Amino acid sequence: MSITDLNFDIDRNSQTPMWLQIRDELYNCLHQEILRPGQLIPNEKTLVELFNVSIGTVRKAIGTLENEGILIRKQGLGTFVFEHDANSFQFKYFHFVPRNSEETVIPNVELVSFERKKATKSEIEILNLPADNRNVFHIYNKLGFRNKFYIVDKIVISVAKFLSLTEEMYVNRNNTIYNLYQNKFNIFITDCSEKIRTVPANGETAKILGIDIDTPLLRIDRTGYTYHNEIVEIRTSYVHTSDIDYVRPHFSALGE
Amino acid sequence: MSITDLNFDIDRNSQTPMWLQIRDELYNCLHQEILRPGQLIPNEKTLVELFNVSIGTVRKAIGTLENEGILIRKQGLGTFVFEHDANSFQFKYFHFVPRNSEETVIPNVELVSFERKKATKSEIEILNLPADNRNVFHIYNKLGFRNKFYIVDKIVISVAKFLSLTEEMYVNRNNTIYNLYQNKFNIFITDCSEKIRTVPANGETAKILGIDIDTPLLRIDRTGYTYHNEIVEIRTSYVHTSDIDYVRPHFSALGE
DNA sequence: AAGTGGTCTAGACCACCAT
DNA sequence: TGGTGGTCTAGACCACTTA
Repeated sequence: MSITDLNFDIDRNSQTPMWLQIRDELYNCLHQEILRPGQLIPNEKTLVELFNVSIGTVRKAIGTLENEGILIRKQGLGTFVFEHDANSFQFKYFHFVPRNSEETVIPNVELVSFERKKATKSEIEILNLPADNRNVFHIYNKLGFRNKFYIVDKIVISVAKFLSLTEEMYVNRNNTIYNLYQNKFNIFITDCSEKIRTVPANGETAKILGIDIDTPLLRIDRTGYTYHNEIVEIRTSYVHTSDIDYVRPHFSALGE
Repeated sequence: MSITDLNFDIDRNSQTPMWLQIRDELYNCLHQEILRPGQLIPNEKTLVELFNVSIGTVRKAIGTLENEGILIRKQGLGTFVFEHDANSFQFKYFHFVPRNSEETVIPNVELVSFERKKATKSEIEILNLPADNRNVFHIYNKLGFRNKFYIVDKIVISVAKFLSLTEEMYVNRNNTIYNLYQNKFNIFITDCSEKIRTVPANGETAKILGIDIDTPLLRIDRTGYTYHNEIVEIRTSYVHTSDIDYVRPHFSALGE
């Protein structure tokens, strides 16, 4: 199924502007996997014919999706669907830097445990688990750099959505976790939100990080979303901030 | 001095696009106070004449500044310079919500102490203090809601930039701190960045927040910037996260 | 050289807001 | 009703990338 085989019907008299209708049509193509991560989308001239509008309208639609981080335009090459990889992880989803440094660091990630469990009430609710499968994977990782670990990461995802996932598959991925979601399960993380507080380290976390029990840690609760704001991942990070900081950078973002 | 009295010379053969040149000219008008917070800027047709370009080019320049949060377009009314007030504080600069709540809360702010001090080496460097005045204000506030305080906020700003600031003036402001900067000192905070880690509460902070010494707190180091990424404020917040969370929301921001 | 997105034009018409 | 920004057109030409 190619996007160029579809018939789109943009309503010229709608309350919603045509550029937004086109943005939504493209967004749905992404959601329905007619357009896939990394793929080159049709060029602007083709889209003009496909939607039967002028080029400025197409460009506004694409520009919006680019601002959302879903499409990437490359002059001279074409427009591509965003793709999760080591690079995007580091710059969009890894929010730590060594103390007194501005440079991001590529962390080591090491699996601690991989389990399949009955979901809690809260997990059922947040992940909106179906009645016929209320199991979840609990995946614990430790992250760090320079032979030291600072972060314990607990990932909770629904078994229903990641049915064929195995520990072996998880360990043998040769890319980021979000890349695995994207390529093996067609689940594309579009965005996330985070909440932060302090908690004392429990026994297990303390052992993994080589610190005392009750050492104060950052607890970061991250919610991972896919298309249409559907929640697909609950991630809880416990962070020992002896040598690293959580960062929220400022961008003086220019551009369209 | 009105912007319409100026002569702008947009280079049609420059490497930098005309829309970016116009954006930079407008940005400099803001920096030089030719355009002030809250002010209505000339309408698009006037700007077209002023810069001698077509309306699409003007709109792209304004759209960029709108994305940066510096201008606000209101259909039917005009385009205005962004202005710091209670509303913008709550939605752009106050990053806390009560636990298990999504709604933002308007915090109480209460002055703890107001002092004028010799700057430390680090403060001199970060704030880029001039050789002839290396003093800073240290302003401590406590913030909270529902008759309880959760945050101790230390603000460090240069005396050179806020020369006439007094405790009385600070206390009697009837708006946010950034509004005071903007209206009394013509210093406009354009953006900020933050770093977070955990620290144990020291004696003073514990007393102010009514907690035990060494209670784990979030320490948030915020850097406040004005035009051209000049640092004008160092803010350190100590947060007791018993009932509140630091939030980093996700926006599925559409728009231009 | 061919193909892509980026910039820019010179309008037209619409939706919204105040008076 | 008059003025504002929002949408949309149908092009032209430029800058960048790959071959």
